[in-house]
Amino acid sequence: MSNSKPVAVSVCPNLADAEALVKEAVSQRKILLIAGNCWVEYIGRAKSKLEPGERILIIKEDGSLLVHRSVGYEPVNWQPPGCIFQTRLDNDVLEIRALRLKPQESVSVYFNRIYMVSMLALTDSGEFSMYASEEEMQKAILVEPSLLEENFKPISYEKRVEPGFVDIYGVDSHGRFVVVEIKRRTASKEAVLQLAKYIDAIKSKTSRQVRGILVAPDIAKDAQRVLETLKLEFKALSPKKCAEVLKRSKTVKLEAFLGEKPSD
Amino acid sequence: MSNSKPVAVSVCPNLADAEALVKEAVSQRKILLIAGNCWVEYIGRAKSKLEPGERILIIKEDGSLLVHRSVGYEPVNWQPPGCIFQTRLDNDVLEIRALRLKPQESVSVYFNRIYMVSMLALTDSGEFSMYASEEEMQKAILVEPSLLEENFKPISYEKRVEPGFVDIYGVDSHGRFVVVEIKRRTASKEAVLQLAKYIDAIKSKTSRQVRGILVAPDIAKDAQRVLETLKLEFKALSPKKCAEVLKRSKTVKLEAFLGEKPSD
DNA sequence: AATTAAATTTCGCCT
DNA sequence: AGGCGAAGTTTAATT
Repeated sequence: MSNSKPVAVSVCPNLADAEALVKEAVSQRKILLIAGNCWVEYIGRAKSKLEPGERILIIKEDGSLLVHRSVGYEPVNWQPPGCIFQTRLDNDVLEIRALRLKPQESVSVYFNRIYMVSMLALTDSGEFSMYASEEEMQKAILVEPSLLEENFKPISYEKRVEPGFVDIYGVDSHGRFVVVEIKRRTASKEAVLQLAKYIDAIKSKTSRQVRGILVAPDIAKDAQRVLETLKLEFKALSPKKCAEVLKRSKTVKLEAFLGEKPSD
Repeated sequence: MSNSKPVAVSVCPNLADAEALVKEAVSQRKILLIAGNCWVEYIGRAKSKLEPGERILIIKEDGSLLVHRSVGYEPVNWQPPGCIFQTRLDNDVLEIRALRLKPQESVSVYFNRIYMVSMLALTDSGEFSMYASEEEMQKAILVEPSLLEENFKPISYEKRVEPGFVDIYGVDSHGRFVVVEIKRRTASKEAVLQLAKYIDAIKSKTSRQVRGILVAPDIAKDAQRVLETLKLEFKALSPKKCAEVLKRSKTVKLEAFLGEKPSD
């Protein structure tokens, strides 16, 4: 158990030592892992009781709590971030209680045997990014232009215009130019204004009519107002729908997905 | 690290030892906890990437996987039960991959430093029960009879009749008897038949009209058909709504909620 | 098996 | 701060 490492482990501590570790972890905002025999009571928006068994308790530095059984993706009991923790050692039972004030609810975990306590000081600034997104939606519309509207014909994508790059550029069934701006999330006012800029830039270079279509799973109310004022259009389209279209068109093979076989 | 205890802990193992432990845990259906520096990629219904940082990886005996950051109630990456696991040690990086076939998706966790590996054989047969339930719903209707319908007047509860106990018994605004059967979950055919039995028993003892109302958050389609055939009624009411009513009526004090103050 | 509905949903964005 | 909608939602129940 070295000090330079961000982990301290106690195997089978007695309950008094375990309680001290819990208090230390909570006060020092460290992550706590406990494996042991416990029962759990929850009272709040609903009520629940979990009869004794061996489980894993996790308390995170933001004051969230998780009780995990040996099976199941979801915690059997939990408490979101921001809890207040109390501990009590009474009659050979260690109670760890997580209180939340809004809404008023509490989870109490009662341990009578503890197999392991770990205290972890983890450093994590890594960025998390989801991306099944604009790029995939763009590809989907290029593969299947009717996702936008019937008889839409793409001309180019990522086309350079004055303020930046237009996601998709094409013509509609009446020969009008169409500028498409894609968002993977609910479109905001900013998205509408971004599209408007592209439209303005292109209108200044042609006498033909130019339509602007904002593509997103949804559009915010205020964005809708701006959109109407600027005579732009909105087309609802979800990343999931796009993914389905791409999947159909690609017919990804299982072998390609599985890749080269690792050692196990 | 005793054999009689259901836990084996390795502090700062090298990656090769860690890989061996992962394989052992997966093949022996034990729970695995790993704390270390890792990055994560997810490809499936969507895609995501998590840049390097120190996190906790949990693999359960049912083949589910969780990656938890130091904050947040939810896992940053996960995989539901039933995954196939692969490991590969390559260039001082240990890859742990969880594959799911339906839908086709995978999570790969790449470790370059591992602070702790725990292998746990947890025994857990304790029952979990949620209950904000029939009893509370009954109390709520007694406290606030308009939850059932306007001008309903309860006469008694848990009244003994031939086949068992009627949840609530009362009269409506027209002086008709009302028999109430409460279920905290979607009402099934069986619940309807149960109510019908009570109605029959009571009708045999009175010449007055008797209504039967089934109270539940929802009713199954087939139950609905039986209900209509038997000229009984359904009133949608959720345990949560009842809990809110009870909360309002009780005006639970903060002190009572907090209870006696534990040591911390 | 597929569809639908609920969840101690949580989370994020909008009003 | 409250409300509405989405989620790699998951999970359970029903068709």
